[in-house]
Amino acid sequence: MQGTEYGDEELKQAMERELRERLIEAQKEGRPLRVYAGFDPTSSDLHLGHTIPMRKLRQFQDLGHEVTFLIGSYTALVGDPSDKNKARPILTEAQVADNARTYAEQAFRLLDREKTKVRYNGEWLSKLTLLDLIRLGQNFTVQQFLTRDNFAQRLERGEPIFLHETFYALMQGYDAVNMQTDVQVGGTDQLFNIIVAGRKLQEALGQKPLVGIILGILPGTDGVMRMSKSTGNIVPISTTAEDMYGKVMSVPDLAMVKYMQLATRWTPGVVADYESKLQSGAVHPRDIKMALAREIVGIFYGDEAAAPAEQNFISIFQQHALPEDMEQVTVDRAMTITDLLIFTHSARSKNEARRLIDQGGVKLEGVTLEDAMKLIEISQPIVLQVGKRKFVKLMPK
RNA sequence: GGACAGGUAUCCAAGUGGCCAAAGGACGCUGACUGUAAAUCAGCUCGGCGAUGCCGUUCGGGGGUUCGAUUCCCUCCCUGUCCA
Repeated sequence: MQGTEYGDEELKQAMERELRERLIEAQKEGRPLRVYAGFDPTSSDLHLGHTIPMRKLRQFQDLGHEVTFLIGSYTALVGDPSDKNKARPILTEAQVADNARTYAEQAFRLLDREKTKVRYNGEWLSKLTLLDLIRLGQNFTVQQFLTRDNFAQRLERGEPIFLHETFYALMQGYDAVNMQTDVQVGGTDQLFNIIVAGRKLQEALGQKPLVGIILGILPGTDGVMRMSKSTGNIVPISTTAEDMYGKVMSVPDLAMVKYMQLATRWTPGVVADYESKLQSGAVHPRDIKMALAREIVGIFYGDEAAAPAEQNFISIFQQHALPEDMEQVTVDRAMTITDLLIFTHSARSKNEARRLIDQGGVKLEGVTLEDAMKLIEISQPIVLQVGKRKFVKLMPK
């Protein structure tokens, strides 16, 4: 149960016990456990944070259990109030459908395509009638919702809590019922939805309540805030091995242990070993982080791709060499440096280009440029560098 | 339905007739130091201009008062809180 966080020792023990019982029971009945985790397609890209529960699913999968990757096509329409202290903007059906399309595909970087069931909760949620919804609601009191941390805080601050936000938990609970779930995996933000809504609803409808596996939340590349696209601190799944390696290297030291616990294949023993080396200063934190970056890249791109990604990183950022392959832009006429920055999409406006030049952030073939008005003509391939990490190779016509 | 509060740049937030392209944060960007870490320091952060200044656009929408409006008036739209 590495990486789990229940925030309550009793709950943790109860869940461990129930999981053990459930395993024995399933074995007697000669069936695998039905395990699922839900993902709301609120953006088009999955990121490393999403993969934490996915990796847990994979473990169950490898142990022979039945895993469902549930796409929250319907819950996404409501917006989970869990992970924000504010109500979420509501997505249109078209946006959700669009995002959902790419989700499963990205998920197969981690899950076994052959063994994974992909389902959409719109399958059953769209069929619920108003009466059905009322009946579901009869199993809960308003007080239960109000004690939920996220609602309680907003209530305290006098911030709005929209009625539809309370539906979210009901919907998710109904997912669990509909799939006759044995085990549900999710982040700590899902504690209420899983433990309160899911279990209670299953019990009310005559099912055995599910076992919740509640995982810690992965911080983003800023090291503090939850990884989320809107915060702009994600490590995307659909990227290159080099980029992923670099993104992991930019994670602050403080967040490394979390990453090791949640995002690697390492055993608790290995993690503990790194942690103690980190604390005692026996190993340079940078080297541990490099091992971490190798590991994470290895998960997504294969271990054989991790080494070149690391080499690339070392040569560019530690030895300040130029990247192997950079974007090439053909420049067919002489232009000023400001225009060149616009032309290569290195600056959004001329004012921005001028600022970059004034600040000494623009280099041509390694030489810092000072005169924004200087006319540049390209007669042979030449490297334009803007800031620390933007490189463009300018080609003559 | 009633009372009240509010809508300012990516976000939070000051500004209540000219000194406001709009204080201060946050985020971001550039440079220094480094391990593309953190912390720290310096600078930048609407657009255009051969320019230490000029021009354009901007403070929910529209209209008005004024030499001049983010600031005053009218109107519309939107949001929240409380009471019922």
